[in-house]
Amino acid sequence: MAEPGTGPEPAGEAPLFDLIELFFFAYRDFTADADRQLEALQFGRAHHRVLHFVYRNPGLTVAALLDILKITKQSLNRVMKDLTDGGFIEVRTGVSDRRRRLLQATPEGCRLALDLARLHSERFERALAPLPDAVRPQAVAFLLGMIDTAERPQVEALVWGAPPPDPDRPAGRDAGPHRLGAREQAA
Amino acid sequence: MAEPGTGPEPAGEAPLFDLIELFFFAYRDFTADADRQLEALQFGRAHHRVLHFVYRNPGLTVAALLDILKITKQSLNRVMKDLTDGGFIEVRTGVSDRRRRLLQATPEGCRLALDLARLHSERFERALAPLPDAVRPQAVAFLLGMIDTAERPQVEALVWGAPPPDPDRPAGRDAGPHRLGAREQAA
DNA sequence: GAGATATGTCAATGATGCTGACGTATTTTG
DNA sequence: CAAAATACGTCAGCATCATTGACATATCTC
Repeated sequence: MAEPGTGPEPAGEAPLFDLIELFFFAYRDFTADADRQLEALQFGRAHHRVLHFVYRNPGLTVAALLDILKITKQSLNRVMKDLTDGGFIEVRTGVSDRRRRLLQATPEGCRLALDLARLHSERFERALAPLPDAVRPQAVAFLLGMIDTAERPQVEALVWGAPPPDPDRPAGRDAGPHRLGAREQAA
Repeated sequence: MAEPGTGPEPAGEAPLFDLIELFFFAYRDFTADADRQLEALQFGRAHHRVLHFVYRNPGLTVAALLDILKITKQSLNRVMKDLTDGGFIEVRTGVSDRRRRLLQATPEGCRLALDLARLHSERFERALAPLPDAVRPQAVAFLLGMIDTAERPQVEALVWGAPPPDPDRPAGRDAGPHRLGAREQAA
């Protein structure tokens, strides 16, 4: 249809093999940066994900975190124990609802999360440096478009809902405005 | 430097949280498409990766495949057995070097690989549809830039080295030009 | 013939996910 | 107030996908 005279197309258009494969390799190298750093602490990728989202959403509840990561509480608790034992994440009891556990990165946890985020950032910066400035917002739009439509509102709230906390401020008080509607003050 | 008067920056620039998190969520949803399809066949993501790269590089040797996937032969053989037993991948003995095993997708394997690739393609097409046409090559450049510099030549050869095979042609003969220097005729 | 190479296999282990079943504390509801 | 729902934690078992280490076999190269 688009290319007359090329003969019958057996089963639709040719797949975008370049994007498929580049996405696979890009993600693998992207994660490898942090993996090397985490190895020294005996942490895995799961620990990193938990720490990252807790760092980015201080006061997050367990249920909200499970919803972000889409894993079970059994899977979460295994790595959460390592993170709390290691002093990277602090758990407090909610005030308005004492059943809730409010999660927060300790100053040490903030430092680690920030270090790892910078590693990832540097890779993005290296990738974007040789390209026109306009590519950065286009990359954001492209990646957002890759996310399930149903998930997009939640992801947008998560990504642009609030500025990151300051690792030097002792991990208490309100470390930022509400995001996800999952935060409250701790005791 | 770039923003005078904003006060001291404690430890470098703020990370690109948006790209970091969008990349995470985008990859997760990207892989979820194929995962659902593979579940019916009792295959996992590892089976998919193996089938995909064998489909894309007919005549690939085991060593070359291990180098692409960066896994051990023990990990590979577990899923390879499932794929050969299921009639998705065919293994032949090399001619010029009979130690080598030349891997090739069967017609059934080609169909499955192509179906899964199209699933992934559709997600890319949905993501790119609302964006300017210029974004597609920029997305390619961006993703390529995310890959380790040392790996880039190999990835480029893998991605743009040869056209994909035709699933209707019986899986024999030379199904395309050499790529990676890893292919040869089978007995 | 010796040694390197390509591959396959056995055994054990680790990381990360899952389901199902309970238990406990706390809040909400009737 | 009692019952039900909610938030969380835990125990037990299982699946997938990766690892390391050791060893066997076939084949090629020198």
